[in-house]
Amino acid sequence: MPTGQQPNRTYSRRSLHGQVANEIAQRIMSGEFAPGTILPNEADFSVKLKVSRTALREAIKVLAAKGLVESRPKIGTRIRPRDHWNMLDPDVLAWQFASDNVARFADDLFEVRQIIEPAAAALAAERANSEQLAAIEHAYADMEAAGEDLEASIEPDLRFHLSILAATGNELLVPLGALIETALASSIKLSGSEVSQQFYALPKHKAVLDAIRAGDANRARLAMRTLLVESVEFVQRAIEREKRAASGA
Amino acid sequence: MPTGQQPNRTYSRRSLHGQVANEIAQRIMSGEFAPGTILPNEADFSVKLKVSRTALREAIKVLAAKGLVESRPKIGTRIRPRDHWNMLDPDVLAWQFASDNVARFADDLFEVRQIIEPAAAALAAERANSEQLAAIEHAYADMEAAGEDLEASIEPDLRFHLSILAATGNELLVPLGALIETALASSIKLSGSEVSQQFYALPKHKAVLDAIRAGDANRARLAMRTLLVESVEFVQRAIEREKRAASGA
DNA sequence: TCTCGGCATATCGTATTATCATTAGAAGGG
DNA sequence: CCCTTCTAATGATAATACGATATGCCGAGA
Repeated sequence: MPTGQQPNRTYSRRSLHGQVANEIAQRIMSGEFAPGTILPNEADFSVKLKVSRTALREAIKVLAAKGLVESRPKIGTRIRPRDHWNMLDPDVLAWQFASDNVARFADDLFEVRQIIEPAAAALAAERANSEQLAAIEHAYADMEAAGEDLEASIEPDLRFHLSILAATGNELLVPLGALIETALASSIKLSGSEVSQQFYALPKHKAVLDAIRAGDANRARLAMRTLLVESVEFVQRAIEREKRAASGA
Repeated sequence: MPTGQQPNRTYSRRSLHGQVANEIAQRIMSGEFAPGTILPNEADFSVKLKVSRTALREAIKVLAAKGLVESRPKIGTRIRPRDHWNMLDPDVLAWQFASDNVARFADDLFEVRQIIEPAAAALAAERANSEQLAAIEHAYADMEAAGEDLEASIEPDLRFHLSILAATGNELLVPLGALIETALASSIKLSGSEVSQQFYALPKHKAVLDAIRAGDANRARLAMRTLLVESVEFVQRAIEREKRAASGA
């Protein structure tokens, strides 16, 4: 099990209650605490975790805020069913990725990406102001500059997609995209450093950029769609390779 | 201003820390605590709010989990910039709606809806199993049964859209539906009980249902698109009416 | 005998208070 | 100018009291 460096949490992972929340969340994701079950009462659980009761409580408040658990007097703290979890919360998503069935989740993720990003590219083509356009162009330039260095390509590539989301001016698309991209980053990191270059197909990115620059919404939509088809296929291959390696070993 | 009963929180609104979290969140949304500012230290603030320091701390943990604030020793608790907020969190969304610029936010929301739901309808047409299809049909039947009673129509209408999301089998699309739900509920509440019937245009819903039942992805996509266009226009009119009434008074 | 309804109680989370540890900005001295 | 020390804030623990409510006991009625 990868002793995760998880991506940017919203709460400090330094703090004790953050660590505890993390610990419990991972146990929930792993299935040790399944939905419907009730975790040990605060007194017992806190001594088991070797933290104060207060720290445990604060951790539970964090989990409750993300929809993972629900506390009621006399009942205890119950794990809520999966469909009540805030799957769109970056932390919940990260926990999900840290454990178990990455592949299944990755499919869902790419599907959402296929829905969101082409539409976002179209909106960006219609609305991007000069500043936002410059951000996209800058990201693309950095991708070009990174060249063969794949490790260095990841960051500007991500930034390319995020700045397109940002250029839509839609405050809900931005975090949605951010979610997708960070998840993507996790899965790339997960699938190892051996990354095929075609993933960073520059020409396809350029096509998107050009369409947005030209203000051609439809062309931007189509260009983004083809770009994604390619990258989806790539990551799926990577994940499958990963899976095979894991089962083969 | 409506002294909100907000929709289903993920944390208990009965608990004291929940109330405090709510209170602080609303003050943040209202601009009383702007991003970047630091709220009073725990000792002072807790006496000001007439709760214990512990209760305040737990409330802050909830807000921190949603990305609204960030606490650091010696610094205090700072309101994070808007783009760090978990806008996709149902509570954050509800708070947003409860205050200030509803109109602007509503636009963003419906835009996302326009992107997501037609695609979801298409996926549902391809994948819905009999059970999921039955859920959609049942929701539609309830809409028909509600007839003229607008209040009674709201719930099945929502359920109609949510069950379509669910039928995609995509675990990320489902929570997006929850977002839409809270948004819709808020905006309906906002626009008052005087609701035009055309909003619940049954034939348009039926068209979506039929397409999904027939497994025709493209027709489902288009039917959902036209359905949304209408409802978006309706709510926008309602909001504008609201705005005009507010400024006129 | 079995079922139902009320009532006591043990068991949870909830909330307060007090106290100490830790951190990091700020001030002051070398 | 750098380094140390001070200090004000959150972080964390512990002890205690409270309130609510599932649970189960017990008795009345069928």
